[in-house]
Amino acid sequence: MDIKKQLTQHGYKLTKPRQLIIDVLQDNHDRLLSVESLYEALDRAIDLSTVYRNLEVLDACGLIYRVQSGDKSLFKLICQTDHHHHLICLQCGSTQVIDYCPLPELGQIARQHDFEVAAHTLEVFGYCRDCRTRP
Amino acid sequence: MDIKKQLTQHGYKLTKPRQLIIDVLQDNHDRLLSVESLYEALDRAIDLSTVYRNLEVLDACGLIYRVQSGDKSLFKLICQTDHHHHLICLQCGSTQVIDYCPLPELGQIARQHDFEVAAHTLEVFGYCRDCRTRP
DNA sequence: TTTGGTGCAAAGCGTTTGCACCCGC
DNA sequence: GCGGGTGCAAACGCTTTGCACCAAA
Repeated sequence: MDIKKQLTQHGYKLTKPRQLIIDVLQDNHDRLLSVESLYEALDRAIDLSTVYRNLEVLDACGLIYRVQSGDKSLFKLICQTDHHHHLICLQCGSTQVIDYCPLPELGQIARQHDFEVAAHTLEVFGYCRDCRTRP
Repeated sequence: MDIKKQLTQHGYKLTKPRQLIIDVLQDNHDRLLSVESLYEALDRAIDLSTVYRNLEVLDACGLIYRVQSGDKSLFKLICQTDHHHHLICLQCGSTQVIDYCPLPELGQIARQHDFEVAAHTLEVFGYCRDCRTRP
């Protein structure tokens, strides 16, 4: 994986705690995690402040994707660098990338409103098949 | 306005502080406010905890629309009860309702992924004409 | 008169920071 | 060895809560 390359290019080192955090994130690359769940997955062996600082670092390297769900912030590693949206399961937190993006329509609407689009968010929440069929 | 009716139907009273909060929200019905800016608009004459509690009450009555922008939570009174999305100015916080909703496309995509859509968010951030033309 | 509402102060909670020590590179 | 990284503890900011008093209905 070129995560290490990304880090060193930004002047960051690859320490043991950092590697562990990345491991957990890679194991859950298709799932959104909260800080809490990441911390637990690390068996609380790494200080919470270190977890937060590393999320900042990964974010600074453009490796993290963040979503706000209700009042908590969720994140995952970015697999593809291009812009995309997700189907997010409210039960298990699993995510599926979708190739749909409303930007063309939004551009047209924004033009009608004389509005310059800088960014947009689109998140779809619901229930994946596994969670729906599970008893 | 039937806000009072909505409140009483839910078993809430219309007190002076509550009325003042609603006044400010109505004056800014086309603009997203933060808790802080609402508090300031009230000249800090009402306790912050009261502001928070009233936002809860208004939310419980379905009168409030909330958005997460970065790390802060913004809100405004709901004018129309039907589902809709906004163009949100990053400079002045003004909002414009758009009549576009990606739900049809999302439904189709979700079906392909065997995913049951429960909710979705779409927010468009950018700059309104006034903020772009202002020096 | 009853019951929800308020201000005040304190607590809660997730997140950030200061600091001394540690360890990749 | 240098400069970033870590754990620990304390601070922080936003939000919530307990409580005695107040006021809408």
